Amino acid sequence: MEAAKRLFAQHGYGGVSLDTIASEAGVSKQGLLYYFPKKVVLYRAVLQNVLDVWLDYMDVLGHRDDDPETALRTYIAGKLRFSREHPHGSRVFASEVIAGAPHFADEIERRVVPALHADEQVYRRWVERGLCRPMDTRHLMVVLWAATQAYADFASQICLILGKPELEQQDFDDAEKVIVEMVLRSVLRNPGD
Amino acid sequence: MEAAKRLFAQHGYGGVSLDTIASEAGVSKQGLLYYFPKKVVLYRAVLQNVLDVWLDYMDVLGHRDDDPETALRTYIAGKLRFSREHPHGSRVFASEVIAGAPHFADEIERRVVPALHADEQVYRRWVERGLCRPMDTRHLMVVLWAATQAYADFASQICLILGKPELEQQDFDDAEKVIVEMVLRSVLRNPGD
DNA sequence: GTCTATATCGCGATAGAC
DNA sequence: GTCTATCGCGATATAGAC
Repeated sequence: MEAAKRLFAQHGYGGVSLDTIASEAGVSKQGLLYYFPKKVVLYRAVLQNVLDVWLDYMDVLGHRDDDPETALRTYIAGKLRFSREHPHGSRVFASEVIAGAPHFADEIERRVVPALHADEQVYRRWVERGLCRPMDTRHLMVVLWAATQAYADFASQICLILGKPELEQQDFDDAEKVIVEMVLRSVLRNPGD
Repeated sequence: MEAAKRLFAQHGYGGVSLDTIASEAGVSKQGLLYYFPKKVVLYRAVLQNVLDVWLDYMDVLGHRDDDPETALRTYIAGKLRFSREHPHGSRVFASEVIAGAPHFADEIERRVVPALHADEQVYRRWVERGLCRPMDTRHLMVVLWAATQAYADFASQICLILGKPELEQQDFDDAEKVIVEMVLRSVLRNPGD
């Protein structure tokens, strides 16, 4: 599964063979096909696994009664930590979405959309309580999610921009600082620092 | 070229055959191979074309003496317009970057990185003149670019979130409003509205 | 430049022994 | 469950007539 995740991320669904995945995982192609009878079954299993982990990192905003600043800081940190710790998973998922979600739209509808709607609800309650400015929460979530995910999906380009071979913890810390600052300044009624 | 762009975006480099591209373009596979002797040559030609158009939309920030607010508004609007008008191009490019830029790192280094560095310079001058807060410009540009590009690359997921079959102009206008607000509130010393 | 024909290979998937 | 063997197909790429 981990081998498949990495290879799908690197070469895309159609760009990698079962032979390559199997040998990378230390099994035979037939052994692989015994557990995953079709290539697409393996692919969906990888995506399910990614989604499981992703949602674990995400549901921070919805399940706390923190004040907006703390909740948003935690949320952004969690999303960036996912990008840092599961870059391949993020990339497989991103590739699938870029392709138009041909093999996973049903699960996105079933699991991702409700999670984001729950986050929107939390934000709306903050607005009602006068803690946050009224904003288009759907697009706010899109921006938040795009900004944090970029550090996994587009790492190769960010590396070229930063002039280094790979992203380090410091880069994620810097990114977190910028994103947190942008979000807090735009949503809080009385930005702190 | 347009057919190849759309198909590479939809299925990835390894997920589409020359036969499919050729028939979609109304030529024979051999006719295609006459002009692009290798598949990877066609692919790179597509990426070059995307990059040409992309840079046209991007160099707005660097080539004007506008005040920061006007320049940033124009820049964000331009990036979103690219996402709106060239979604397939954006997706091909994103796929290549997600894969680690195996076929295009040299051109990104040569053309994209300098463009972004120029934008950084513009921002630094604004800071020196006291017009903007000091920020990590590299990450600011990453966030800006990720947020705007998401409306092309991840359109399928955003559609699921918004509950509609495809993005309309109104959605891009809403996104622009949110992104502009976020950016201006965080970089300007005296945000207007 | 465009066509027919074809070489050569690797792909996903299956069959059946053990 | 794992192995060897193999099917059938479609892929990139080339050769050569016209």
